[in-house]
Amino acid sequence: MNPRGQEPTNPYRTHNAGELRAGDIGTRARLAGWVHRRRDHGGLIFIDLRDRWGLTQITFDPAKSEIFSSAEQLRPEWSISVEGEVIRRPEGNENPDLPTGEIEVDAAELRVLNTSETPPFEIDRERPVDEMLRLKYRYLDLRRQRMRENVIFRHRVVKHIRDFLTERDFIEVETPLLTASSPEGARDYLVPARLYPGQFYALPQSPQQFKQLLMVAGFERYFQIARALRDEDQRGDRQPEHTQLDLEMSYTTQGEILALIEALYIEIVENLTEKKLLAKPFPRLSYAESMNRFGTDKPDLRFGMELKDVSDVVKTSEFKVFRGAVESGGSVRAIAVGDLGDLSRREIDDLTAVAANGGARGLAYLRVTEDGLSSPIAKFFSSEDLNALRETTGAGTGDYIFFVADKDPVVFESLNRLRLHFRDRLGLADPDVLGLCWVTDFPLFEWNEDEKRIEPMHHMFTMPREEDVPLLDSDPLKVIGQLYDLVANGTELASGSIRIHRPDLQQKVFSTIGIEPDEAERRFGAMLTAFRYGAPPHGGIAPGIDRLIMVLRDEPNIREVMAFPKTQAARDEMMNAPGPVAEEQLKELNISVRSGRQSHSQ
RNA sequence: GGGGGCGUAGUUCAGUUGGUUAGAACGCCGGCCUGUCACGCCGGAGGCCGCGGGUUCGAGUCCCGUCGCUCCCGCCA
Repeated sequence: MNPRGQEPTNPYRTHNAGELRAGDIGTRARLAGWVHRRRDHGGLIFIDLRDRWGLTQITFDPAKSEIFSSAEQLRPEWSISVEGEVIRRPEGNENPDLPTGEIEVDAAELRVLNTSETPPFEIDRERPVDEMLRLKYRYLDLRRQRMRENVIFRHRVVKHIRDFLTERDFIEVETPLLTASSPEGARDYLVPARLYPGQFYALPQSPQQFKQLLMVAGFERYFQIARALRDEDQRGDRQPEHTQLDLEMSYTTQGEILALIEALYIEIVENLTEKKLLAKPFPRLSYAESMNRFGTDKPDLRFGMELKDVSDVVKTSEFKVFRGAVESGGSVRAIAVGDLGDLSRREIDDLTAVAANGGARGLAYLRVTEDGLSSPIAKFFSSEDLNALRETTGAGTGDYIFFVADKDPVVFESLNRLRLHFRDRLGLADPDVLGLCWVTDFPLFEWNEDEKRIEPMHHMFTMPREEDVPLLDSDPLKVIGQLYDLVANGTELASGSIRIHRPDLQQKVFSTIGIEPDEAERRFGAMLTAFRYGAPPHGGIAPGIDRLIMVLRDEPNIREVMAFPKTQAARDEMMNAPGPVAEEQLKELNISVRSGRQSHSQ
């Protein structure tokens, strides 16, 4: 095959629609594709022929009467093949916006390969279209520039990942789609097992156990572009199935994994995008530092407005709300915000609502004026305290200082939401910049207040920091795990850890979170047994591919970077899935359907 | 499971205080046009105003219900 196009004997095309240039003038070319646009001048017809690679203008000359009359019939999205001489466009008629804009093909032969009905939406322009219509006719939506570019870009990123890792001695191994129910917290998608009435396979939430077993198996460096499936409700960045780069290494360290992934991401950004990196190497923040400075473990580093702890200043004040929060073990923290002008009562209420979404019961504020600090709460503070507040928060004249007083998690979440609100409202973050950073040293466990028990923060195979192992017995919530997240502009892009490789330590972690030995044996027997056969130290990471593409392409929604996504209600409107199946099939599977909604096909 | 937004021509939208014949742009169809590239000009067709009920002399508009799409919370390591 000719790398520039097709074999010379290909009946449809000799070239693609994006490659002809001035250097091809005088040669004969055959192109195939869709009628993108038609400009019929009566005595002269222009067709923009479109394929995956681009657009080429075809001209039809009325002197060639029989082909001209067929050209008059052409309509958008007809599939055609055209042969003719590549000619230079007349002086002054070049199109500088088109790579092929210096030339055109003077049609000598026209074959209509297939006609087309009028599409339900216009393929040739980028105006918004109702998403259900796009999903129902996804094959037409994918013809449009935005989706075509996203799908092709995604391929290039994945290809880069495969090359990068292959060069470094990684091998790609496929792991099963039909497997056992996972230890992860999400609801499984289940598949009935015909040969075992009443039993089910589960679709994997991640290949976690398999990749660790591949380390026990001695492959040392594994990766997979893997599908992960979770039966949970959708979000703008969550789909029932998503793709992750699943990666695992033996005899490795956290530092080595971070360096590897950092190098990969820098290459992807610098080679495949126009984005600028905020910092290189990526900043590294501990979980505690990230929470203290930004109120979140997914910080957007592209702008400041960091949280300031003013607990020490206000704990002796007359303001009971502040003093009480500190006295009961919480804190009072603040952010300073400029460029807001004079906020109306209504605007303050709106900001209070933003903070309330994070759990705050109120939002106090001070305004820095020429004469000092003005606020409904200023009277509770001495002038020294007011000065200290202004200095601690770094607020300048005209700035507002917003305070949240509560338990730390509420303070953090509320101020984080306010900070992101101001980011969007004031345009503080440069959309062309990628603020990639690592967040490390997460607690191994967290307290689940609803279920009154300890849960793993990441997953239950994470290695504690060596010096913290004794704390597993005495104070497990203090244990720091060898855990790390890659974050970009406030979005988590990857999450990984060094794993436990010794059965005794794994068993101890299981019992810390309340999994008794017999349950552990039943659910993770293969892993625990495998670890008894000289399992090597190992660790890995799982970057999400969809979210990466979203961030790199500035897409607001995960569906825009997937060829065939589902709706928010987890339906495939094109294939009409899920749907009922034949009674025969159910019978074979020993399944009887009690009730429930019938398919609502339309 | 809960909350917000949306649903009007093929598409994207407008539609006043509830008022008699529901509009625009693009697309589509027909005609004219030999250098356009979002071609241009002229003409035309096209509407279960998501669906069901209610209020009213009268409903695209108000009320109730319902369905669908979407965003968020819960949920999701």
